[in-house]
Amino acid sequence: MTTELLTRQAITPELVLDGLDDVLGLHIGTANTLFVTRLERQLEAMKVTPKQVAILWLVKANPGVKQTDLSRFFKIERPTVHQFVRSLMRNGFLINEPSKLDRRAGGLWITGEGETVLSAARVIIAESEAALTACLSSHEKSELYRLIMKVYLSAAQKG
Amino acid sequence: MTTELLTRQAITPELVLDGLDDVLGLHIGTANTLFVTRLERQLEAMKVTPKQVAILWLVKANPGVKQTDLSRFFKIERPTVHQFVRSLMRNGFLINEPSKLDRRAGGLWITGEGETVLSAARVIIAESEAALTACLSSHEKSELYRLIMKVYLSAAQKG
DNA sequence: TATTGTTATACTCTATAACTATA
DNA sequence: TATAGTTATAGAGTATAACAATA
Repeated sequence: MTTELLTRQAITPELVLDGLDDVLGLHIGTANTLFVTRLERQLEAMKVTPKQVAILWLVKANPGVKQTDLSRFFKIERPTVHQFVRSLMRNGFLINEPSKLDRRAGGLWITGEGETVLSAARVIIAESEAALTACLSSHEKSELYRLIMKVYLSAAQKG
Repeated sequence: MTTELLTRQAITPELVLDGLDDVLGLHIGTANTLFVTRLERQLEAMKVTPKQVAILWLVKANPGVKQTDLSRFFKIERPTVHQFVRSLMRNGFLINEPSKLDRRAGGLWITGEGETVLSAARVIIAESEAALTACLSSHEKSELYRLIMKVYLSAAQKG
């Protein structure tokens, strides 16, 4: 149990925060932006974005997966998924083979080039994750993971 | 100490996740998107976005504040701050009075209309926060807060 | 009618580059 | 030279509306 005081007030002591720093959503948002922005820069050279890597990751693990399934997993709309898929296809990392069982649906497959990029990106992501949680003990790490997941799943359930 | 298993696998059991669900950044990101998207919809009627409310909040607590100070607090670039400020001024929620001491700088002040919107938005944000953490015990709440803050401050320090 | 994918469009948040005015 | 603000532009991620093709 740590009692040290951790606040954003220390960063800009000249500002009166008036309770804004009590808003958990603000900290989750700014922390997220910080990580994502850094990760984007690290992935830039291999022509993928963080979200594109996540899509690539699932396509590799689930050959022939449908866009609808990805939409459900990430809880984003189908046209949003399609935008990532289109970029990945344009760069030759993914191909879309129409299903023979249901000709409405397409099946997504990763290409050789896509696998190469995914492998490299996974290394960068692992490093990024390690750096992100380096300040936490292993118990704190698993607690943060558990609490974020709990909050997310509870919110996702509500619709 | 809870031992129940909380995973995203349960949401889409048909998908093989291959370790993607071990990536903490993914969960922070999707949780954030979920909250922000909801909050945006709730604030839509009063013509402000979540980030605009945060700016309004600090301007009210720090009358005459400079855009540079807001930039430092949020760790975003000056032109990004300016975009929010411009929207808020266009809607009559903020005014920009040039400083007499340093004529490069402007001082931001909230308007009466801005105060009305801020008050209403704070109620919505408080409700949103409560809903977000309703699934957590009070100890879990403060732990999540502490851990996010710790990770954020550690990452922010590194530059 | 319902589902899958697609296209077009728009909005939020963020960044970089280049500029003006002032210190 | 350095700082405050501004303008223009771009890119990532998200959404809604409307459509075609298929079931």
